[in-house]
Amino acid sequence: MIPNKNIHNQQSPDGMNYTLTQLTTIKYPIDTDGNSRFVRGVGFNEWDIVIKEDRFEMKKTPYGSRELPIHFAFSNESDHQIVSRAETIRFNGRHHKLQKCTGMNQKRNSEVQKATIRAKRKPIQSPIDSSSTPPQHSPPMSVERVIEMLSKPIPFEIHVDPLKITKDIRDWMTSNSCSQGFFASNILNVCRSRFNYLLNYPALYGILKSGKEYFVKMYNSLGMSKDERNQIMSMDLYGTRSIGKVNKAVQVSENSENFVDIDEPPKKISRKRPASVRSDTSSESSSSPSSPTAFTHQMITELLNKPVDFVDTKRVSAEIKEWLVESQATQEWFASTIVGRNRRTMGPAINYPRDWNDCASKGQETFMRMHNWMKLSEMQRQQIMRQHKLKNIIPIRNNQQSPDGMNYTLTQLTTIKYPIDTDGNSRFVRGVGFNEWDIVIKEDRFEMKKTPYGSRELPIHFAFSNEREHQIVSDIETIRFDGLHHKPQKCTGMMQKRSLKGKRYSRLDRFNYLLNYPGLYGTLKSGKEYFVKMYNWLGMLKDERNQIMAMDLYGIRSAGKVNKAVQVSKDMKIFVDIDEPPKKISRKRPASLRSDTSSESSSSPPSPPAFTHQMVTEILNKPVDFVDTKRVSAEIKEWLVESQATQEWFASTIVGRNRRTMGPAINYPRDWNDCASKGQEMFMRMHNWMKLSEMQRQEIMRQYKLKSAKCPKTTIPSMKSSERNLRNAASDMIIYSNC
DNA sequence: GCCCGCCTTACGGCTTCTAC
DNA sequence: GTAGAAGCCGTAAGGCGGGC
Repeated sequence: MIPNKNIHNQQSPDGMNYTLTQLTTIKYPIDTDGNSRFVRGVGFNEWDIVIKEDRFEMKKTPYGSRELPIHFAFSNESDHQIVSRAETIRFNGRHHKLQKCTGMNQKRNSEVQKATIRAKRKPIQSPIDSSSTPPQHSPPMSVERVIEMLSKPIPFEIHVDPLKITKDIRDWMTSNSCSQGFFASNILNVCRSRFNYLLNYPALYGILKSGKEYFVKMYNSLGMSKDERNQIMSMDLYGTRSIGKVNKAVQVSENSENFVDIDEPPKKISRKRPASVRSDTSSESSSSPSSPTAFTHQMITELLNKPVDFVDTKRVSAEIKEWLVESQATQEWFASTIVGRNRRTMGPAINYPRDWNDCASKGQETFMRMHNWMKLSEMQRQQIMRQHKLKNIIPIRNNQQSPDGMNYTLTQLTTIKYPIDTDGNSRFVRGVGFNEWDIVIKEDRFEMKKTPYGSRELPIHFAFSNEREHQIVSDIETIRFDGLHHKPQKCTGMMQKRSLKGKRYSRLDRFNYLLNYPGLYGTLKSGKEYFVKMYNWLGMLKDERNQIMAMDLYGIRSAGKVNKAVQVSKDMKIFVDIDEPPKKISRKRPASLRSDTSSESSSSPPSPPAFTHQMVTEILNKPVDFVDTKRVSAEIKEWLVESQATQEWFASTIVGRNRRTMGPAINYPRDWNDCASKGQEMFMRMHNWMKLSEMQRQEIMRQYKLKSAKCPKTTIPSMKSSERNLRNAASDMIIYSNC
């Protein structure tokens, strides 16, 4: 146990100037000579010299960390005291008094909170035997002490830069593999979403009403030493972690170099997706062609504010909503940029439109602008959106010939320059769209003679009468790459290992993800490049593929492997990877039915549907007054395992929610009364589902194309015929697809 | 009535882990 | 090797409630 008696409250009453004695509240083993304070002669203007890549090794921080050398700035005690009172720091160009604390001597600014915590909790026992603790480590701290440190008010002289704080917190979380969720719940005592909101909107700091305390905690945490942070990370400050977790979590490594949460190891955050648009102020893609028609700000203003006598508010609202979906413009952008209103104002306006004559002048103004916006042509709207830097502009409706954005032009297809293309033939015929994907000969894909990818396996003039025609047409031709119209081209593990970038898991699993969800193509942010590579791959000659297969494109194969791999047969007819020969795909488990929409086994006797769609809907939506959410969650989880129905199928088809929504709901069920209406709706459907007999569930599953032959507990003899097809899910009949 | 801060919910893209 | 589950963070949008 940490002896409370060792915790001294020696703060200065004003909480602003942290005296030397105040700094001794934490007794460092090494500070036995009265120097357990640190010097704060470092201002925020020294921020730039911080070694950001290893900020916890830094010796100078703007947060007054004790990582500073003990006598960095002062030759003696009096010097420090004198200077520390008078010194100011520059912080972002402004002059401030320097931050003189490390978070150790904060005022007890929340006696209520502390009293509550004090009543609930006792100082946590350090797992680290003090006798074995290396002398450079901080002594154990109590929960009270830590909360006190974190909650210490920021001196008013300090100009708080919330952007800098959030940036440094993000950096720290990344470099220390600490997840947002962990930091939010364990350090700030706030839910992740709120923390995420604060991180995303640091600029709101000045107007926050209840969020400042979290910035204070972030600020103070940044001023702590590495040892202190490590200790804090291992503690259960707010009683939100189970005892077992705490006991395990505090098994920090002896050297305390890195925090380790054994139960919930914060994972390294690696992002392929670009940061939020909010923080990405770069201009639009340079590849986007500039339109000849440019709108000046004045022109746009005049267009949008053109007076109207009457607007059919319901119609224009419906049009706007539809347009927002199709254009993928956000309500946020549209409301603020076009309508000139807050999103929270425009949202209800278009969702619950009033009649024009019932609108006040401001309401009419809102609808007038929306009306005028919809009067513009789509091209004009796109142009204005481009000028206003709206990203992700998706051409709407039949704009597949559009040269920008989502459509893959001929030139884009040649972005991968293979070394074998030395004869200028690095392009291939592209007069064939992906909607012809289905004609690929899947069983012998590497021997196929006809492909829709413009492969040179095709007669060279497959699509064009001559080369010149090809070149001319290819310059303007675009391809349709509609993920909804193609099926994934399966291939052996060779391609996924060598053609895609990333770590091992990433390569395999990401590729697997793409193969499983080709329909997501249209919404992919970073996955399109892989489809492009797959497309290009399929368009290559067999020889080219063989050569490429023998190469180490991304430097991920050992030299030995490369050398072996290039031992291809002389005629290059068949690529042979000595280490990893392509194997015939043989499945023990049936393939997913996502790409297999064939009807269920013919051995199953055709039977008239016992449940109509309406019946199923009514059964599942039968109102209930109360659901024991924990019990039904447990039942559902058990049933999912036994029936081998996938969460994906069950969530989308029966529950009417995304799997990622249903998953946490059944894993961490809230009490019925704590659920919002939508949450209750989810549990209501699960409850109603479990009220059905197993026979009824199986029948519904059959009708909704989920083939499960593993009948939980009570096996139904007539269903054994479909055992081969268990887990095969089809999504062609989704009960809630339009919900 | 309008506006907007705060918060929650839902879901998407992606990665990682695990069972088979 | 494959498919599915789980978890991560980011983002959009709705609900609520208070201020003007």
